[in-house]
Amino acid sequence: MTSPARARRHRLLPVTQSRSRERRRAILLAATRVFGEQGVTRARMADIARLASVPTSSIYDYFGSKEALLYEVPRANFEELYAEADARLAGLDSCEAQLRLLYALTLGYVSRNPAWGRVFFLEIWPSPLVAETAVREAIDAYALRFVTLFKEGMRRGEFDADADPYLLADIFLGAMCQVVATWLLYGRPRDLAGAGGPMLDRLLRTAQARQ
Amino acid sequence: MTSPARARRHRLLPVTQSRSRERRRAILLAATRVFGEQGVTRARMADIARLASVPTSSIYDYFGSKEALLYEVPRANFEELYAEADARLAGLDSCEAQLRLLYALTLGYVSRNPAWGRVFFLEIWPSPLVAETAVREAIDAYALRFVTLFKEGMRRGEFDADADPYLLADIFLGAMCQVVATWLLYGRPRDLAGAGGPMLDRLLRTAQARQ
DNA sequence: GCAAAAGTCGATTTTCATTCGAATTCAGCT
DNA sequence: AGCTGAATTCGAATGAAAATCGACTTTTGC
Repeated sequence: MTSPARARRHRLLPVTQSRSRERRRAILLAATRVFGEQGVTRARMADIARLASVPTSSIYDYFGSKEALLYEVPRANFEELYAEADARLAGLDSCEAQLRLLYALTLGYVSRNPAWGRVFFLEIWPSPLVAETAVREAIDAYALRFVTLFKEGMRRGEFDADADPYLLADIFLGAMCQVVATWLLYGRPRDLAGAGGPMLDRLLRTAQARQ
Repeated sequence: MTSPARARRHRLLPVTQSRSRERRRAILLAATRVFGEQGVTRARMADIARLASVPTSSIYDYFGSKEALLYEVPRANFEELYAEADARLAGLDSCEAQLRLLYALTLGYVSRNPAWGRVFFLEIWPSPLVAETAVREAIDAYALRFVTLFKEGMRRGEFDADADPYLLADIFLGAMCQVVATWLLYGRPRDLAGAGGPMLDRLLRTAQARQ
């Protein structure tokens, strides 16, 4: 990343034409793969451009910088994931069931889109940079779902009323990230999507009141 | 990082003289701060050099590359942390007590060295680049401690014999990372070191057999 | 069918990590 | 003290990659 938080370039394209939209999409897709495979620092804008079949300079017609491009990657995928989640979570009554579904959807999504998973879980989620970015909102919104779910579950008596919902959210989110990272880096467990169930069986013990 | 895994430069200094040793230390200290504050991609070798009051080129007298410099950051601290842990863990009998101490030491260390925590927990721990480095071994060794502790605890009947020690390790490590990251990025919880206890109270439920 | 807006991309500039090597300082020896 | 080679320092290149520019082409709205 050559320019720190430097000013803006001339101007991004309005992107009103359909060819243009496709190009933008192609760049984003290529970026996901290249960032995921090489890691951000090793990824070259020229590689991304080649994979998307556009000249390097065209990337800057759509994205302000390499960093901005990186942060656009999760946006689209997150929206896709959310759309599915929202549609299906509504039909569930217990918080535990919702928690299980959210886990299953997320892990399933990552195992189907490992390149995205790499970019998001290994490069973006932690990074100190996130704090200043728009991505932060997406992450916060995701985390908030867990907090809300725990609060609701506590209200209903489904979970331990004495627990700190933020702590529970940290535990559930942290464990999930760790499993995803382990899967991405070491291929363990073999079946990421299937690992969600047993994992939640254990995790839920932290949330339930002792009998 | 301009050159990927490119070849070696001429040669690193032997560093036998004391002024030299101090310089090296100053660079490492500056690197910890700059990497932690800016994130690796935004951090400039020139920034580090300025903070350490040496010319940029001098950094390369001690460290092979920006990446190599990054990976040196955790080394010294990790050794320090380990030394303390080893000395004190030996005296404990129960696995639970050992787990608590390990948590307390780690969280305490991070809260006393937040700049180091940023570099290590936000930049290095997840990064895919690390896969090839010696740092990976340090991380794996740290993770292995947890696995071993759980296996031992299961053998002794202290923990649920039916649990998967790797899953438990993922849960405990993941939750710890998440809390550290949240503290570093958002300043929550206020008292990181103090958060370890309540957190383990919850987490231990995942490891214990149901009564 | 025409002006303005949108979009394209090769050439160029800028930024930064990294290298080089001549000049300087130090340690051990006599 | 003076000598010699090793250790160290750092300003000046180098080269790779990010980012910019602006002339040119295509599309849109009228």
